[in-house]
Amino acid sequence: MESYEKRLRDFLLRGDKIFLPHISIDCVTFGFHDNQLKVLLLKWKDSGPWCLPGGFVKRDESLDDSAKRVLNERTGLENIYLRQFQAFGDPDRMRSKQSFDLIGAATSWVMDRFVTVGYWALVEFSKVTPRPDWLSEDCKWFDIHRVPKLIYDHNSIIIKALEALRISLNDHPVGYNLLPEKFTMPDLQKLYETILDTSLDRRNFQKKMLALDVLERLSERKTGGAHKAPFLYRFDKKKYERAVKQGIKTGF
Amino acid sequence: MESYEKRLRDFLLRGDKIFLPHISIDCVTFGFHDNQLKVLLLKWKDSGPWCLPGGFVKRDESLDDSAKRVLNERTGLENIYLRQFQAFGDPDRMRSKQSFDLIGAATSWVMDRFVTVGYWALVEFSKVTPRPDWLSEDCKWFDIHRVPKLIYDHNSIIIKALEALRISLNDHPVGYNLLPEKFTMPDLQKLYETILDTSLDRRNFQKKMLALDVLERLSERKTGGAHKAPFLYRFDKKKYERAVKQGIKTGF
DNA sequence: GTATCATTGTGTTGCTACTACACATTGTAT
DNA sequence: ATACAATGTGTAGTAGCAACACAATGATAC
Repeated sequence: MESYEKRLRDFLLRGDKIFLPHISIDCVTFGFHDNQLKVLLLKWKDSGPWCLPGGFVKRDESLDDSAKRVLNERTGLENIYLRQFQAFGDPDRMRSKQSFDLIGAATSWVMDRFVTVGYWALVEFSKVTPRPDWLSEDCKWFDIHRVPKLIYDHNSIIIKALEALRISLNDHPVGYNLLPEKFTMPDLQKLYETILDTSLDRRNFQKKMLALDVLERLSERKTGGAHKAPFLYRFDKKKYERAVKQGIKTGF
Repeated sequence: MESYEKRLRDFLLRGDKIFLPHISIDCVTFGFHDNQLKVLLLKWKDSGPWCLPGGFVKRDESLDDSAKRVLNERTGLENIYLRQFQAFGDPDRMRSKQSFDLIGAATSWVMDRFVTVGYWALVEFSKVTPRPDWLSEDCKWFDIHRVPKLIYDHNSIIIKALEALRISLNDHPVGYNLLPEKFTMPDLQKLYETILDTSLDRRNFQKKMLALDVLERLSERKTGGAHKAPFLYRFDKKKYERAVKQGIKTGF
């Protein structure tokens, strides 16, 4: 097993044989837990601020595939629902550059200007075990309202990703990748309210969701709460995927 | 004035000192003429198929600025309304590579893989004088329904741009950059019908457009037609820009 | 055991926006 | 003058949504 220093040095000096220079991808990964919207963040070794999990594009790999690869490495999940939403290419977006105190780092391909392609993803919080990569010392969830100052323009990338997610609520159902298999209508409503950062009328929300024709009501109810037991629902996968593909016409 | 060959050779061999390698932008420029939606296309010298006007990103230039620069060079227009809509990065999207029969071309930076960022733009047809650049022999408008087979994945980029334009009709008014200053309601309707490729009810369309509160009806009417003279309208620039910025809620 | 109470299930009403039409008006061509 | 084709304006019916009311229920407090 080669040492971290050797591996880093090789990456800085010769990574551009494997990866395309000047192009990166960054993933804004949303999860839902404790009625809060979470974002997965990463912290590089020997560097201060947190950042979005991201990576480079292999020379024979598509943008979508590199985003999937990055997310799979950070979460362990396969078949993640993700969507490209914007490319970020301001020439000074990396003004606050990292400094790798190693020979060759200053002239490395990673220190040059990068255009990054932003993706957002929805994952089921409970199924994720955040894991840092060899370059990072930590990887964990942050409440969307408590994201610290990140490197580069990553804070504004998160803001844009959230806008894109909210817009997509208008033509795509959400929840399949964000909630456990069985959930209650209040659970689903809280998810929407958290993403949209508003409150919604309970009764109208239920009608709208049922009208989407993607939910299946189970005979079970969720017990253990302090009040009337709500029905459990689950997504009808076929109908859900049809709705995601075709798009639906609703509006929040 | 240096010769074309010398200039091309210098571009192929040393262009990557000025431009970022592996990243390009492509512009899908829409115009409206004779009740048809037009797209501006370009033909390189010594090469068969047509392509989208595009270009490379200068090392100190933003993506948006490079798109604006490219469009300004092809159309002569300033302040073009354009929007980034998607990055295209399949590793084999440039499978049908051009061959420049020049020394050094085969190993030039332009022959390597590129990720391109797609922009769509709306311009006023009558104000545009399409002009080829030094690399091209022709630049002209094509009917959207008569676009020939283009290089690379440029046909699918146009399709995606048109989809993005249609979606944007649902939250942004269209016409300011696509119609002459004064126009009739039937003109505006034909524009929408052409973009959406459907027919719309004349009376409902008028009501919807007036409800947007971006139009100003002039006292003049358009004469010369074979029938009843329709009113002329123009956009109220302030209200129009507010509507573009805020977004409107309509649906087609 | 029983009362309490927050929460859930299921309506109803009223408004707005959109769709589908009808009819009168007008400028040119015959 | 008349015909015609296109324009200006209005109306009825409908679907969808927002606002709201009331009964049912399951744990908790006593």
